[in-house]
Amino acid sequence: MKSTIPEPTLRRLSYYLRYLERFKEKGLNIISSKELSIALGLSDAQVRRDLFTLGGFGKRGVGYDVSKLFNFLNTFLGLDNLQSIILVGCGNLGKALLQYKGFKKRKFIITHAFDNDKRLIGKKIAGINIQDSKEMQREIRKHKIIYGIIATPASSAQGVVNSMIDYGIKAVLNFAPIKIHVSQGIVISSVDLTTELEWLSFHVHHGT
Amino acid sequence: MKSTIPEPTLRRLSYYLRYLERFKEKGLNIISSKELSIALGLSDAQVRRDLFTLGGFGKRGVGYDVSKLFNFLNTFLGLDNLQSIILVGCGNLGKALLQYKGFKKRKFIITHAFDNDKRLIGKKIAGINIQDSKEMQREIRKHKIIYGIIATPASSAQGVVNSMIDYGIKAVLNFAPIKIHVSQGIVISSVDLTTELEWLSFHVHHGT
DNA sequence: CCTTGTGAAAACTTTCACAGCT
DNA sequence: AGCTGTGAAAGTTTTCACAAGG
Repeated sequence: MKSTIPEPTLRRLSYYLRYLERFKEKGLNIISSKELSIALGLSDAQVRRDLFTLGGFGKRGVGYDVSKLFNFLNTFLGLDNLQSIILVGCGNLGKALLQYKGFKKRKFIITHAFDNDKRLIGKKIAGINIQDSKEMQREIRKHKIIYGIIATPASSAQGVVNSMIDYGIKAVLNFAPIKIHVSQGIVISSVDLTTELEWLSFHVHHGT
Repeated sequence: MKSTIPEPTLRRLSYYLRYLERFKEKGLNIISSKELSIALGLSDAQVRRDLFTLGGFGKRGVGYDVSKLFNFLNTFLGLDNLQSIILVGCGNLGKALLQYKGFKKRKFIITHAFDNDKRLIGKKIAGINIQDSKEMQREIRKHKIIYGIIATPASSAQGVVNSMIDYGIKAVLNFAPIKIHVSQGIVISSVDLTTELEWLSFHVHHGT
């Protein structure tokens, strides 16, 4: 594992993993680059290149071993153990994320939720108690949590992220519609719903 | 408007728009590629290239006219008029999307919501009545809606998208964790939360 | 002197095409 | 015969670097 993996390849890895899991459930042991490419909507050449870059797991004339590849990707992505997440901002989106079942299925679990709205503190959503943001530092340190989700308004997002990072968070998933600046060594990924709609709008108005 | 805009540039346009709006609110009339680049976390060369590709809106020695550029991008992205959206799947995520205020602020509005769960049909979320999915065809045609959001489980997503498109939807925002296949002329964008977490996981485990 | 416009270089990603195993 | 591995070509995006204009 040394030659650097291209970012686009990395982004596809989760999808490979998901489809490999499905193929496994269906009882398939071997899969070809062609079959994978059809499922994922890629070219077969790209699938081969991606898997080749990861180390080359196939057998010529045969294909890829589904379980072997699945296990490799799972470990490679760091998904062998359950990973805890804190969530800050328990408005509509935050609440939905707390209730979202998809995370647990993939070995991520939101264990703590914070807000600074007195009306929300103390409420329980999906079994998780909403705590005062002031408790954040204690909880992050105590449980050595490194993942944080930001579902606050844009105006407070950067400040909350700065605090999180001070307390030990290493990776942030941001839902606030703003560019968050973080220092070296911290990873951040942003999901911006209106940006997606605007991109669709462009294509609709300019004919794909 | 003919030379094809690179996809990555297109993706950045929403962010330019958002920051231009903020600069406008602050009363700034002129902005340099440098200032924009800092706000968006890009290089100044990239900002200049992006804006140059769009047509070149700057004045040498001066910068870019904030209002002019904002208006251009707004129109270019097709955001001059309010655009209606239907939402299918009113589970946790769907409900949160119905309540999400961010859409309206950016000229998108969810006007109809559908589900096929009897327990949800007839309920009202954020002023929108959840209708039986059977009504989808009628509503899409009647109101000539072209945007659809999918917040159903993965297993039914492709089927729902197929129906939507049959009825007239041209652009789909997909939240189901599955690759949706659509025909030429239909635009689709997917938001996949666990994929984002897995990408973070990789970086955490491999040191940025 | 400041900042954009822009051709050209550099960097990166995808695709081609076929050699090489099974 | 079938399918991966892989160097090389093609295609795409970013960055450089400086000319041009206010």
